[in-house]
Order: sequence, then structure tokens, then C-alpha cells
Amino acid sequence: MTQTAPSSLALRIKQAGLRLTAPRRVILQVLDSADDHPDVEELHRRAQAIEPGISIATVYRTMNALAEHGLIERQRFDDGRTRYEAVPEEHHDHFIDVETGQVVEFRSDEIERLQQDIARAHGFEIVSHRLDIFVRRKR
Amino acid sequence: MTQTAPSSLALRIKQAGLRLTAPRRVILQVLDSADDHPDVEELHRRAQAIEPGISIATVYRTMNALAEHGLIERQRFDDGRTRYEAVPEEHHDHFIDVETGQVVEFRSDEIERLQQDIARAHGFEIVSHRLDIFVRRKR
DNA sequence: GTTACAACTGCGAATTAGTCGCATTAAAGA
DNA sequence: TCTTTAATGCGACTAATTCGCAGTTGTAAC
Repeated sequence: MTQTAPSSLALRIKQAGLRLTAPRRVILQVLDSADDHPDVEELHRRAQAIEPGISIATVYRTMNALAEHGLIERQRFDDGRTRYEAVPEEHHDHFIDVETGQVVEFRSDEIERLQQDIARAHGFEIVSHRLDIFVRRKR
Repeated sequence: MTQTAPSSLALRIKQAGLRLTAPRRVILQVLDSADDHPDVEELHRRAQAIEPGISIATVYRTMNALAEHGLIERQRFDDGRTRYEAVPEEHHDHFIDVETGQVVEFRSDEIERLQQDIARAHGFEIVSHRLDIFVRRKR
């Protein structure tokens, strides 16, 4: 009998003390196969396509649970909708090409370190951060 | 008779082809004297204090108009409220206290420079950027 | 000044994203 | 298998924001 290998999210959801229910299995499958940044409505649509009957309230609750446990990342863009992406193994920041919309990931340990230094100097400890750099291709 | 000098926003609003109405005058005054990041409800409260009768719908509409014309910056943090600040002379980044919602501005020339370096290495030139660091007070 | 017209306003109703209470179901550990 | 309790679906609810409309008012042209 064929069975999809449990996604890393499925494993981590249990480690986080959450239950791996049928609706969640579907939502995780959707998240795993998404390489974009879907909002709840879109996640719900995709989940419904796999298994009708899943309530949008469940999608909301699941995304909140996942976000609270750090298993996904919430992205609030300027369009008023909350979107999500699976948390990458290693943190990265984004270049966004303002002309093409293309997103390029990058990572700078030096910037990460500087952030730590500055936060510490302000008496803060960092929970998370987000750096989006809007760019244009040089020519 | 005493008259407040027209704020830079008041000048720029006309240059943008928008009308400088009485409610807008008040809202601009509030924005000019704000050194925090008020949300619409707070802006409305402050505007009301100066001139009662201003509708919250007008605050919403004015802020949208200003943002569309680049005269203010919209900040959508993770607490679901949209906040605003006058476009600053000099760029800065944000610490957001995840517990209190408090926003603290900071600026690091070193981080700015690093971003330039990394962007250049990728063949990009920076248009703008946004760095939000979510923190918690150390104790 | 007066006029004219579109932009703007206040109001309350409508829309939208997200949450919640409740009765029911079903993970998962014993 | 039994038990406990988290999770679910549903629909009602809330909070933030938008919108329709009728009345007002900047502003540019006379």
C-alpha cells in the first residue's frame, strides 16, 4: 500500500505536542507542496480540492497553531491578507525585484550578528526578524 | 492672529493634486506632531481632540490617499492593525516588542552598508528596504 | 467675488478577515 | 479497548476597513 512519506511538518507537529488529525494531514500536504505564499483562503481552496469538508475555521486554527509553535512563518504584506510559508531549515532574507517581482533569497551572518549586537544594546532579545530588500537589476 | 505654519505634508499634499480640506489640515497636524506609530483609531482620537466631528472614515480615506501618493508610510505589523508614520527624512528600521507591541526605531549604518555590498554582489541596486526585528525585553 | 464641478465629507450600512462557543468526533496514551 | 481532551465543523460574532449616498467645500476659471 502506497503512503506518502510523513512530511517534516508532520513529524514536527507531533514533537510540538499537537495532534496529527486528518484535516491537518491535508493542510500539511498543501503547505509542503506550496512554493509560494498562499493566504488562508487559498490554502482552504487547495485543501478542499484534496479533501472536501475541511472548514476554513480549521485552516485558521491550524495555521495559528503552527505559527505559535514556529513551524510556519506568517507574512503580512501590504495587501491586508496574512500569508504563510513553511519555515525554511535555515533563516534567510529576501531580495524582491521591484520590476519583475522575482524573489531571491540570501543570508548574511554578518547582518545577523549585527542585529544581535544592536538588540542587546537596546536591552532586547530577538524573537525573529524579517528583512526585505526591494531592488532593481543593475545594468 | 496666530496661524500654524503649513506643514511640509500640507505643501506636499497640494503638489500631489489632493485638496487641503479642513479635516485633512487637522489630520496632517496630528501626523506632524506624532513621533510614534499611531493606528487609525489613535489618529482619529487625536484628530477629534483638536476638532470634534471628524469621521473615522475620513481618517481612513486620508491615510489611504497619503500612502498612495507616498507621503506617509504604511506599516503592517503582525498585530493586525495598520499603523502609519510620516515618511522620515532618514531611513530607520524597527524593533517591535512582541509582548507590548511597542515600536522602537533604530538605525545601523553598518547594516545599511552590508546590504549595499550584498546587493551589489548579486547584481542588484537597492530601491528600498524594510527590516523589522521582533524582540522581547531582556530581564 | 461668483460660479461650477469634482473631490471630499459624515453617516451608517456593508464587507472582509479572523475568532469563538458549542456540541460532536477522534487522536493517542494507558 | 477505554479515557481524556485536543481538534473539528458550523454558524454566529467581532473588529478593521470600505462603500454608497446625499450634502459640502476647495479650487480653478470666469
